Amino acid sequence: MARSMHVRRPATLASLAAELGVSRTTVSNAYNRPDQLSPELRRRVLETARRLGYPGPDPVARSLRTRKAGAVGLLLTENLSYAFRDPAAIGFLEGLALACEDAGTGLLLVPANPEREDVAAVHRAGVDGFVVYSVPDDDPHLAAVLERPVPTVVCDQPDLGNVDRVGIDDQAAMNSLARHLIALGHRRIGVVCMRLARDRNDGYVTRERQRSAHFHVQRARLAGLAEAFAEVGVEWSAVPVVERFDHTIASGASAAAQVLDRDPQITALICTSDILALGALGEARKRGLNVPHDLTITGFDGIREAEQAGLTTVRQPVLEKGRAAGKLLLDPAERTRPRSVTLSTELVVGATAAAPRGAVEERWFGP
Amino acid sequence: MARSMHVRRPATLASLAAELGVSRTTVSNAYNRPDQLSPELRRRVLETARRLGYPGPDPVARSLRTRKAGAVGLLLTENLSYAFRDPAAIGFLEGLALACEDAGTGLLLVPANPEREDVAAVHRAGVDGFVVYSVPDDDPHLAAVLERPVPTVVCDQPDLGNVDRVGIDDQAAMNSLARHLIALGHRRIGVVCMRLARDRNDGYVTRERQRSAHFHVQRARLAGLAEAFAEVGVEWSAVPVVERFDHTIASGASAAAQVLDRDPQITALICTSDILALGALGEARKRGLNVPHDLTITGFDGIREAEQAGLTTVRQPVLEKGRAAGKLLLDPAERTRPRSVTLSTELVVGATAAAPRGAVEERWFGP
DNA sequence: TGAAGTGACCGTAACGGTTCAGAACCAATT
DNA sequence: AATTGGTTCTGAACCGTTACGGTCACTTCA
Repeated sequence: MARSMHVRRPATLASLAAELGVSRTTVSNAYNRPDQLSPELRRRVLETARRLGYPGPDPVARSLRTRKAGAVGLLLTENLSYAFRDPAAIGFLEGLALACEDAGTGLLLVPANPEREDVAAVHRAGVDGFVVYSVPDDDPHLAAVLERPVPTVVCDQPDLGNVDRVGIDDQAAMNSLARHLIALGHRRIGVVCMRLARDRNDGYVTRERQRSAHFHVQRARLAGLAEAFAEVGVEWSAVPVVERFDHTIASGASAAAQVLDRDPQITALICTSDILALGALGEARKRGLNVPHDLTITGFDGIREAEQAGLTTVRQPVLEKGRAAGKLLLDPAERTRPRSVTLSTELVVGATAAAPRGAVEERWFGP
Repeated sequence: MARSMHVRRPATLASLAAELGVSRTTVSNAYNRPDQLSPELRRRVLETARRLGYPGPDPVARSLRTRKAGAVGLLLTENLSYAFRDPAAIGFLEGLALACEDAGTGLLLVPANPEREDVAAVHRAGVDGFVVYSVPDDDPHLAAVLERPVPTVVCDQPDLGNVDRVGIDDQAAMNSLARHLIALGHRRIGVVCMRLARDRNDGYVTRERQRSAHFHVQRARLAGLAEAFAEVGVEWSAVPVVERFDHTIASGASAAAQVLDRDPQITALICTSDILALGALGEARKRGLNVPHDLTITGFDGIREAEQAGLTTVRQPVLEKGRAAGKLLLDPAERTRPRSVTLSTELVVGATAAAPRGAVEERWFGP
């Protein structure tokens, strides 16, 4: 009766030890180092634990003492749920999860909603390290992560100099795609890209905004395009580049519409992601344009949906990126100077790119 | 020089307080309750922190003291990466992530590889609660979670009596799908289901194994089928039920092949998931069967790929399931008796189910 | 002028463990 | 008899923080 009046304090290692008349050390050993005590005593400890409802050593207290959390944090800076909607992000997550699993480590998704600039979640995260995936380089969450005294791996970020990095050569990859289109004869192009900064700017992009883009990946891809087309005399500032904040198929479609409305004479529409390209593909179809003969459309990423659509694109190893990031972070090896892993990409020649009609005629009537 | 000889102990709240000549409490307040000290002192504290390289209060120590981890654990018991491959699981994750985000809480993916029965990860997880999603009811990880003294929400599990639950009525949902097929005239059916227990059993399933299946969802769906078909006089033990351990399109195809090879006279193949059904669809196509006229095929889940394929299936609100689980877990409201949320499902009549040829003839020649 | 407030800061006691250097004991060896 | 070695268990320090209940100086008000 009276027993039930006060809240029964939950059992702890100490109370268990007291009950048994042994030291805390011994109880701890019963759980963590069975070889340090006699089997008989261990049995008694575990049995008493069960009787008292002791759930085993508290993970947080243990983490404090051992300085190991057994988890890595992942910073995405999108609404967390975004990660589960974008195929490339999912692939990355899968790779990262694989690496974590191999190491028996948990993966903590850190809520980093870009709207409320609440960095507290980064400070609260009990993790042994961070992986940062594709956030703007001026993101306060990224800054908060870098201040934490734990190892960090950034992915799809510019080289920060003092942390490990995983990525691809976006500029070179996009450059090679551009050269492919140039070889096909394209000179009048339009571009659809993902968001370039934290502010929403659904529309045309100035040269300056391209240069100062805070998303490294987008900046590099645009640079790769500009570089290639400049070489063949295309004046980049005349190339229409349209940006979309939301990374969805619908965004791709509307962006394509915007470009085609103003510049119907373009022969190729280069998108900086497959998702956007799939949207553009839909828009072209809606307009009765024959892809690739009326309009070439290309993407970037190499997601499965793109493959099914026969998209000409650049395939990047998203799963490997995640896995590499995890391995780098969890690798107990010498953590000397910051390491950098650059994975290779592959130009996927699909069915959505072909010589523009003009180029075909040129060849036809040529010498 | 000499300074660099020994490892500089990282700054702590205490060392910072000592340096400043104030109490630890004050430093703590500088971070957590700015209103508790003068702006001037707070400024000094933060500045000194920067100078000493103090990264702010240690999250683990804080968690220990406040008894809040700021994260919820998710137990999946598949290879972690599985979650990122199955559309239904992804939808669940997305919903759960949304709920966590709303609450500013992290989401910890607990590595629970079913192969090595290593429950340690569950013990190590510093979380304020657990969500358990679709694990076998005899899974040791589940048992370990239930022993932890934190609130838990199970999803797609049998009612455990003492923890919150989120799910759908799998039996009723499958029952209504079955009735739909029965109304169409189907009596000779085959079934393809997901794994029923932790052991691999790629092949026919005995009645006993169905009854004792450790995956509640599969057991309930099979029961719903059996129930409906028994009502119209179909002897369930004669119905071929084939199980597949791996939940992939390829598995669905091979399972369909296995059924069709032995029982080519069936008019409908009922799959307990869309993924399996998509595989079956492929196999049917490969065999030159006309779906639905030669063979009716149905799924379960209502994933997007199924919709695109025009699959007749049952749609369940996977995202809502995740969100509901998160809300239940994070809801600060009266945590009285265990709560149970059952979400509704919807029969999706697609293009992969039709009356069997026989039934058409019957009607043709009927009275 | 004395009582009651108020703002700013502090001391102590947890929070629940792990770890490491021994202590105590016993058997076997020298 | 003294030494050695091995097991089994203990004591005390430590991990870094926050909660709680103060103290103390300085208004404010009747």
